[in-house]
Amino acid sequence: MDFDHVMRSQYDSPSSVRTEEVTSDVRKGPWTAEEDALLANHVKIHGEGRWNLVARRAGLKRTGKSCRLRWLNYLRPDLRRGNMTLEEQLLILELHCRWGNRWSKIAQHLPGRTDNEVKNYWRTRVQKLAKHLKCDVNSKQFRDAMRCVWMPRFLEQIRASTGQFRASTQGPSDRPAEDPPRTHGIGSGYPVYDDHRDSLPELSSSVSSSDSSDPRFSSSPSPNQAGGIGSECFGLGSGDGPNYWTGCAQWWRPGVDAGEQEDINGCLVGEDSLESLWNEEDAWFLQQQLLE
DNA sequence: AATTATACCAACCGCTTCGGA
DNA sequence: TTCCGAAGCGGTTGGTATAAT
Repeated sequence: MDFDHVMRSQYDSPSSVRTEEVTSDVRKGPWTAEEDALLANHVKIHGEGRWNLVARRAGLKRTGKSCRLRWLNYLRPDLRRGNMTLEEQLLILELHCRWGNRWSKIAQHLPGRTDNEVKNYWRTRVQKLAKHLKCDVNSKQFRDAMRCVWMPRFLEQIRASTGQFRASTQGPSDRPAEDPPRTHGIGSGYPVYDDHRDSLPELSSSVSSSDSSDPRFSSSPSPNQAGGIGSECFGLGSGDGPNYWTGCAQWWRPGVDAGEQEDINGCLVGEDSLESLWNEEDAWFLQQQLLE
């Protein structure tokens, strides 16, 4: 298929992007199926890399950057599609806690997911949640909420749904005495998320079952993982000033409107998730803990 | 049914880092 | 060691689909 054919087919499209591109030598905007085919074919034969060359040789009027991005984010055969699993969501929260907005680094631990996907997930779901709570997504308060409430709930749900989740985290009972739990310990039956460990969570459900040999899932810590980022994680230690816990208690007010609460839960796991990650009893418990 | 708001995500932009000459 | 092009990365934008009014 030649490039003229590609161009013709797009001129037939009503998209507003098209008209602008006619005047430029470099095409921008959405990729057509023909372009995808050209790029995929070329990479299949010649491999990745030298993207400017790829663009030229494949007969694409795209920049090398654009080709690279299209391949990595859409055409790569090993990409996973569909909604993030609970395991993936939990891992994103955990890794973001460690590394912040290092999307590419985080995505490396989610086989088949791209940095763009992870970034979009964070922006749409997690930031939406922060917005609901009327706080900054990077604030300590929000991080604590993540650590205290949603991350344990994710673990619980994963356990419940798979029955085989081998959390690398240890329950309160088998934790060494010199390393007391730093979480709230809701209801004593909840898993405690251990932000001290250096290795990544071991996943045994859909994510890892088919990818267990993937080196990106190695449980050995990378230099960075063992480094200082963890110290910035959701510690519940000292508090951040006079209004800090008061602010937390305000979010976790048991009397929060039911619809709003549902909405908040939906932010993280979607409406079709297993069950609510939130209940009023826990909110009350948290409030008491936090006000101490 | 039409309009508006919101959510999602693909793609772009600009900066930084890397690697080879 | 320096320069320069390629590649990588994170932030942002804009289009489309869906929900709400």
